[in-house]
Order: sequence, then structure tokens, then C-alpha cells
Amino acid sequence: MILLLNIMFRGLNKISLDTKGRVSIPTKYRDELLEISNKKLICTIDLDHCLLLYPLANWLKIEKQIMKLPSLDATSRKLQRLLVGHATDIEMDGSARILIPKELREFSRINKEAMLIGQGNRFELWDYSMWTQLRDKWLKSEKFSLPKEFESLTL
Amino acid sequence: MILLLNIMFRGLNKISLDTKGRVSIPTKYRDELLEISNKKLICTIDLDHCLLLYPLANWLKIEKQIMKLPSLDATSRKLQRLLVGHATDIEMDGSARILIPKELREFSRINKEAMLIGQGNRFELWDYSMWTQLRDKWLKSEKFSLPKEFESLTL
DNA sequence: AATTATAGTGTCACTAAGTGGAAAAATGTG
DNA sequence: CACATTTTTCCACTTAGTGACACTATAATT
Repeated sequence: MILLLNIMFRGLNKISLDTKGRVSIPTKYRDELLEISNKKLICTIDLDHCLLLYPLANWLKIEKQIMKLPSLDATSRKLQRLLVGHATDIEMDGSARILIPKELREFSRINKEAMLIGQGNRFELWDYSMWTQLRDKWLKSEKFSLPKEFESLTL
Repeated sequence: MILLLNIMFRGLNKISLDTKGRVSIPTKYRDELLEISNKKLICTIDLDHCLLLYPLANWLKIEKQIMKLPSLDATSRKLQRLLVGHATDIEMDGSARILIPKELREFSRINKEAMLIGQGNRFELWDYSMWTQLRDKWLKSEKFSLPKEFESLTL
């Protein structure tokens, strides 16, 4: 069990959706996804208009934290509605494909081409052109204004 | 029994009302609703002008808390009148549909298209266009002013 | 009390969306 | 280059969701 916590997703994969909105998970991740949560995933939205893909087990920890927040506080409610509100259960089929729910496809503008990006305990899924545009923008904005938390970072 | 406490509703479903004001509950939730409260639900209003849908068992816990609040306190009375005051018993029919009471439909401006959103122990039901507008507003307000409860949040 | 209107309920059939399997194409590997 | 693996496309099948309609109950009107 402790070992599972150390699984970290990384890397960049250009993938495409079929006409029904399904993507097939790159092989290198399949075994790990099977191990962690028996092919069960949660897909939800991110504030930057991409989608997040969590193995179910990882998601449950997040969800627990979010739903514990005070339900009359405005910011809590926002987070709960955005993250949990959009969180959809999905499962890999026999061919390791997942269907991205219609609403989330629309939200993220993901249509045919997408970029799947490993991000530690989860993946991000971007519309391909939106991803490349944003990445270029980030690279150009040379000035990273660093809050104090970053000072100790050694890259 | 302990297991039931762990059922968490999540996710986003665009649904439509028929001319009589009924919605059909998405299949993925039906079994759970049957288990928890034998198809019995409570529908009430939310401070943000959407509706709340609780499985009866979950509602009873909430109601108990609310009615325990000091009845001489103005805020308590407000909550009691708004939440308990609007709470209506409803039941899923043979085709897993529920009728949204007329008064609550009017309150929430829900007419034809609605969004049903899982929120832990309950659902929220929004008028579709009101939901999308609000969601976009939330997403744009990049600055989440985070109270101390959020500092430990790792997504 | 009889008649009409209105709201609510049950059933069924149609359509669009989702699912599974497998062939075809593409990619990488020895 | 031949092979094996992965990815993509295609097609057939299933199901969920919606609309339609007829029926029932309740309330309103005369």
C-alpha cells in the first residue's frame, strides 16, 4: 500500500479522441492505473480550463478534504461545485479506452486532438491547440514573480 | 450501515424537465438512492437560488442540526425558515422520475433545461443557463481568497 | 352536485448517446 | 525488412433519456 503512494505520473502524450469522445490510455500507464484503482478514474475540471484525471483512490483523498470545508463559506462552495460538482466516475474498457463525458468535453473544448500530461498523482488533459498556445505563452513570460515559498526551490 | 455513509454523489448531468415538471434521475445514481432512502428524497432551496435534493436519510441529519439551533437567534430562524420551511417530500416513480414542486420550480427559475450536480451527501439542481453563467463567473474570479482552512489543501 | 379545468402519474416508443469488439492502420523494434 | 505492439477507425448492439399521450386525482366554478 505504501508503495502505491509513490507512483508518479509524468510526461506528455499527444492522443486523439474517436468520434464518440473516447481516448485510449497510453500503454505505459495502464498497469499502474490497474494497480492503483482497478481501472477506475475520476475526471473533473481544472481552473485553467483543462480536465483532471485522477485514479479513484487518489481522488477520494482530495474529495474528502474538499467536502470537509465549511458549507456556508463562499469559497468552499465554489471549490466544491467546481471540483466535486464536475467529478465524473469513469472506467477503462477492455481496450483501455475511457469516454470523456460530453459536458466535460464541451467545457474543455476538447474535440479531436488532445494532450495528456502526467502530473504526479493525476493527469491533465488539454485540448491540443490550447495546450501549445498556453505553453508558448508561459515560455515567453520570462519573469516569474516568485512568492516566498519558492525561494528554497532547487531545480 | 457504515458503508452507506461513504456514498458520495459527484458529477454533472444536463437533464431536462418534461411539460409537467418532472426530471428523470440519471441511472448511475438510482441504485444508491434506492439503498439509502428507498427512493425517498427531500427537495429544498439553497441560498444561491438553486434547489437541493437530499436522500431522506441524509436530510434528517441536517434537519436535526438546523432545528437544534437557538430559536431566538435571527440567523438560526432564517436558516430554519429557508431550509426546513421549503423542504418538500418527493419520491422517485417507477421510471425513476421525480416531480419538482411547482413552488420550487418557480423559485429556482427552472423551466426546461437544468443541471443536476452531485455534492457529497446531496444534489444541487440549477436552471441550466443560470448554472453556466455562474460557473463562468467563478472561473474568471481567479483570485480565490483562501481562508486558513485551505492552506493545507493539496490537489 | 355536476362540469370543467388543472396538476400529477404511468406507460410506451423513439432517438441519440454510449459500449464492445475487432479490423485496419500506424508505429516502433530486433 | 518482417514482426509485434499500439493506436485508430469502423460497425453493430445496447441503453439511457426524452417526448408524447392517455389516464387519474384534485380543485374550482357554476
